[in-house]
Amino acid sequence: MFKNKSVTMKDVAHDAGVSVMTVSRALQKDTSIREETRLKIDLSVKKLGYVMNKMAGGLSSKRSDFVALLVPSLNNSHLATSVRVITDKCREQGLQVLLGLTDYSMEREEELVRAMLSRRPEAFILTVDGHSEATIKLLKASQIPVIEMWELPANPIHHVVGFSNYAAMGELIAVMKQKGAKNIAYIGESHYVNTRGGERRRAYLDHVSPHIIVDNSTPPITFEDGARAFREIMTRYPETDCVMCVSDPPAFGALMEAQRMGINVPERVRITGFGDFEISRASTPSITTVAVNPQDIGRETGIILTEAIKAARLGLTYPAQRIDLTPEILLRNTA
Amino acid sequence: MFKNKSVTMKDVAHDAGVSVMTVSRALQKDTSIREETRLKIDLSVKKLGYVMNKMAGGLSSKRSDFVALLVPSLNNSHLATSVRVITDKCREQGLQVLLGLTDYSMEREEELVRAMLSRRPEAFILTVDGHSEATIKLLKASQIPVIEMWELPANPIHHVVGFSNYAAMGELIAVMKQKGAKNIAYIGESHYVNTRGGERRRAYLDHVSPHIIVDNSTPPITFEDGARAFREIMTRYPETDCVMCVSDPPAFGALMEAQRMGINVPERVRITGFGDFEISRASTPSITTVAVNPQDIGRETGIILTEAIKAARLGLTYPAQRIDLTPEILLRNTA
DNA sequence: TTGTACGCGTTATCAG
DNA sequence: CTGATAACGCGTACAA
Repeated sequence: MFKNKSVTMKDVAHDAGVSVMTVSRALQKDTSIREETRLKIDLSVKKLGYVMNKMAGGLSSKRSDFVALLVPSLNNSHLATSVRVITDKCREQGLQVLLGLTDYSMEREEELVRAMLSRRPEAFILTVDGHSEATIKLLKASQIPVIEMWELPANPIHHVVGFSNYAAMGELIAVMKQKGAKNIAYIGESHYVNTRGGERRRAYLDHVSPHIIVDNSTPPITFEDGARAFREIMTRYPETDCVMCVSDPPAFGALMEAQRMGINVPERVRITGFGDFEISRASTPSITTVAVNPQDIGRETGIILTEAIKAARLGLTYPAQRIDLTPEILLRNTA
Repeated sequence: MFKNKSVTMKDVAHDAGVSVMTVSRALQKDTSIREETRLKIDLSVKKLGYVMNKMAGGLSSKRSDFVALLVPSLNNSHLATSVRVITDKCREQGLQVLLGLTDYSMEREEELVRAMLSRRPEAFILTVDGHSEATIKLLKASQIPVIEMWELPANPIHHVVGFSNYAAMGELIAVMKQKGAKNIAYIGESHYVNTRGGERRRAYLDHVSPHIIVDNSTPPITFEDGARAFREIMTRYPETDCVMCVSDPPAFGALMEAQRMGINVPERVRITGFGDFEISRASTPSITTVAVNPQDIGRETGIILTEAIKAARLGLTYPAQRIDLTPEILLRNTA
């Protein structure tokens, strides 16, 4: 095959009878170019089908217009929503998102950070689920602003947008106890060290006893995991009168299993979720949960992102933000 | 603030006492470098915290290591899964995904394609939901391989991986009729021109009469949209004995609404979904649907992606593929 | 196995 | 408002 040379600014400049620099200026906003010249250039651009090469532009200007965004999974509608809101904000600002899926693995996260660093993103957005030492070191050394979301870590890298998963779960537990729950079981995930789910589990460990825990599901935990765990709990610990889940999906699975087992919810057993996923609203009965708002997290993250990048481009550092989006308990029909 | 110069290959080369080119080689795989030299370089790299600049590398080598991936939404677990599988495949190959969310808008898609083109991706992956003329023209002119997924368009740009949404829905309708459904209603979305959902709707229009359609939900259609539409249908057309939905989420919403309304499913009314989302398996009763497999679509797309890029890097063109992943009908408990 | 010269396509800078 | 020239940091192509 014949590799046809791509059209460059030089070609456009030649065609329009101006210098490359003039073309470069005409293609950016807020630059002073004579209207006539700009028109000529626009014409040549269309005629030749010219498309800017941002690799070259970025190399020269030292602005990549990239934002690195790392989430553990997309098969979690809340994270998917955060990604959508952030991506949208980036698009408005002419930024391009570099998406990375860590699959709930710190090693994978580190690998991704390393790879993304080579694209010189102007900001990093991480989901809190534990970071390796190397990741933190790498990020700090890079001088690139970092925003962590979905939790409020004790020692954030820079900015954080989230809430205390530990505290929120603690509140929900208190409400269940107040409602008369005596034997409370917990359905969680297998990754509970330094993770958000782990913080909820920790609240259970601290506030409930004795402990009845089923946490052998690989995240993201599914409906089916919840159903299976529920059956196990009710079979082995029939005295259980309240099953608290790490999130809404397993709570829904548990609820469906309860229906299949002929167990009355909430009369015989209460079930709680976490997150206010759509499923918790839509199911019959609707599920008692914690009203986390992914849109808010995305929006706040987007705002910090914008400011941090703006500052960085001026050679400044945007002061570390800590946005607390403490969620409320949402009492519905399963508890 | 003081803008500290970033460390480049030159710095590493200087520190290691070799030329830049040797460093460049040492950092790539499968290049012959004396073990001793490589070690010296690795040491300097770590010592200086050097991170490659892929902008410069890409500019020079004309390989961006980027793949553009456009999906309408992430709040659809099937699309989220496709993204995951494809992203994973890319990571294995050292490719970075540029994610774009079109929000079911052809204009948005065109805007994104234009923006991404400036990053010189080595391949484009699009979800079929209609493309503007300009988008197609842009893509064809770019010479970049394009893979369309989730449908088998009559006139694909290059490669396609998917199935006929029209045919699959047609089959499901035939099965419902055979089971005795007389008055079949349809719950769909508002975007039905050239879209995948539109193809399913078209099957309904062609195979059922009279038509009872509620399709005022903006995609992605939700559980609640399904519930609302179901109530409307059963109220206005009580003779309806089968409600077919554009996808599983509204089918689940309809099912929940039926339970709230005290309508027996499937005895009084049958309900069908489309896609075999997890919710259709987990709900009680489980939902009859069409067994689309997002993993397969992601995997096949990944394979073509790899081959197409490999060919393109050699200046060749990988012959247009058409992978048909026709799904099966999954009879479950709602129909 | 290693080095040299040059070019990739754009923007910064300074001059006009 | 426009242009000339020098980077930007790396890989290609060749030579040694």
